[in-house]
Amino acid sequence: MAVTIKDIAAIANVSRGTVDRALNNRAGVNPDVAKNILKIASDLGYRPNKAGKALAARKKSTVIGMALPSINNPFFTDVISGAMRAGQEFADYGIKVIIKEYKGFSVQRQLEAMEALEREGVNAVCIVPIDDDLIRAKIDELYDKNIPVIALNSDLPDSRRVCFVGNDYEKSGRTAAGMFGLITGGVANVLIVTGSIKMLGHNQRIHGFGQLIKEKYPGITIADVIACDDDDETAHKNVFEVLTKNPTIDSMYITAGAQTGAVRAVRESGRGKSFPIICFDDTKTNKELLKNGEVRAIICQEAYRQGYEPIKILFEMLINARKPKNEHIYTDIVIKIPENTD
Amino acid sequence: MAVTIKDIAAIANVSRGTVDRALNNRAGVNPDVAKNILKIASDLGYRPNKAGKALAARKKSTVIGMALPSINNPFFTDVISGAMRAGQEFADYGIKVIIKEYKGFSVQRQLEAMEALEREGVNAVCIVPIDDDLIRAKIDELYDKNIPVIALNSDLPDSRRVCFVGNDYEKSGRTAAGMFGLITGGVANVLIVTGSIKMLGHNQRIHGFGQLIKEKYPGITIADVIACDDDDETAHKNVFEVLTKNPTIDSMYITAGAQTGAVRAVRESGRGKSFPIICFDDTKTNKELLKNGEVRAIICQEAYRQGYEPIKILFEMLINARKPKNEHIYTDIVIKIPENTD
DNA sequence: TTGAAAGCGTTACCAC
DNA sequence: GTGGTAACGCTTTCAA
Repeated sequence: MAVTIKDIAAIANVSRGTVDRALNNRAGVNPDVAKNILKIASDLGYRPNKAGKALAARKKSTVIGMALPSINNPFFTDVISGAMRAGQEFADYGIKVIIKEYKGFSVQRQLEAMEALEREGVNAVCIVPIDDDLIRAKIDELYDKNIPVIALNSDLPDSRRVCFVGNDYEKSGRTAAGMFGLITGGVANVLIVTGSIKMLGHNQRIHGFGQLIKEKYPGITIADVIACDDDDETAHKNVFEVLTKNPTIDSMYITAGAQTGAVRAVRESGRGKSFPIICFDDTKTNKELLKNGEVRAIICQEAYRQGYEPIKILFEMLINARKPKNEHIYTDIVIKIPENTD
Repeated sequence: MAVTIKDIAAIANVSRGTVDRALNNRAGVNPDVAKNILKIASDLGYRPNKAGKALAARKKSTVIGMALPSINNPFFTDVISGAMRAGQEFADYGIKVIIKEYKGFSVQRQLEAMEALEREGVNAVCIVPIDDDLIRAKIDELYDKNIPVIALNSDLPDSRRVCFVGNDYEKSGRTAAGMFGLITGGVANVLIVTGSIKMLGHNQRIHGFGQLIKEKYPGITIADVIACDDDDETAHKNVFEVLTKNPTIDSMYITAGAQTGAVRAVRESGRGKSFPIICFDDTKTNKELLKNGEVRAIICQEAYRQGYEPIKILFEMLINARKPKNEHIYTDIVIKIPENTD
């Protein structure tokens, strides 16, 4: 039978209340008594019971807020599913999840969303942090107010966020290059289409890709890198132009959104099906492009888990007072081809 | 605030004990009273609180037994990790997991393992069922004794197992073929190495592979199918023989164990690195073959989750009385190439 | 600084 | 067939 607070109280000759206070570093315990209790607890290998904690925690409500730039961004559909699922699973243990959606990657809107959550009295926050000092400052401010923040999908290392849940973009770029090598037999002249050269994640995907072909597939050359701001029209226009100008381009690597526009440009430029394309994230439209053969493979990043895991971690922190073991929780890099896609 | 048993008791003008009996279909409740209670509960949208249930369940211990043919079979390493992890996570909610390991796919040994678990008084069982009527009968017998059984990794449809957690082998065969098509450019003469033609999963992997190349890659032909009983020596010998006899074979598809032996035969037959090989499961040795370039891709089946998920499902059944929504819980078909492998 | 007791939601046991 | 009560492990409040 596992050790309980009662057992410790009996051995230490104090009440359960005192043991609770000592174990949770609450104020108002004689230091000597506290030390003794802590020693007994550790000797006996005491592990607090989650069900008991959860039941007691139910009296006060604990709220986790998640702010997402998910409006008009299909990537976040699965993130939201994951977060909502976690919310349901942990509802009985006293936690509630609220999701605040906003549009686009704007520091201002992200700050507003965080402040709105704060006003609603959340006990913890999850965000997709923009690399900006105002965001950093806000995270640190919440930290001081005892509101832990988790970064998902994109990290913000020099802040006091508890941890990061998401992909290693460098590695996903390498994986894309690995697939490229396999598909092209190691010989290609590739056009890289990226979102913005200001986005760290996009750049890492390009860098990882470049590194790997240098090491392993020297026969693959990069014809050009063009940005398209995740906008389909821009992508279509720019890609079409470059493809027309440069007939030696025989394949494409898309690191960000606007896949539909870029792919349409390939089609209209007269390139046939023997024009390998690899892109990221298994959104609905990307899966369609994969299914109809216009895209050869998609590299995905477990979006669902990026919603589920942060909630689970915060639940453990808030209810069970357990910090995550690792500061980086990397989601898997998942390769999708038509045959393993629904 | 959520609805509790107490609320229902107050409205129905009965005691909490009676509500509990009615909600859990226990004996000794006036049918009319029970009907009324059930109606109130459903009207109010009552959902039992897991933490409360768990705490109450702690008084009696609930044990889940898992029997695995894991001795000398590296595939099950991750399955065991998953099951043990789930065991830790749910320990506080009153469940305990015991794993019984045995060696090889033998009906006799599997029956013995199940009976041993039964003797230890388990409340539920997870197995990798062999397709045999004795096993079927045992599962049904346990069902009658109110001991639910979950099939993992391999299904046994005509039995009373609660559900199946594992891969769709047909689909993983198709996925292997899809990768084969991408890697070979759709032209190859492939040697298929399988474990046993009596193993349903192995055959499905062959069948799915065959179907897909027929539909999508008619330029791929199957040179031969040889069995090797998951034994490295046998695989080495047979593969070497066939490769020597048939110089047109230019690639290999391994559906089962004994990858090391088969790959060694390829090496010794003088085929170089331009001899694509695809196999299954990310065991330690397979990952090494992948890393050193002898295998191009591995198709995996989330072994960890095949251990974790059955325990989670049984926990929900035993503690929270919630059946799984689906009879088939398919784990993802995961493609590993060197770049997305640790 | 500490103890005693009530309470979180559910279940089990003992009376009636 | 039903009610009352104690119990699971933990937290919190009130009183001392």
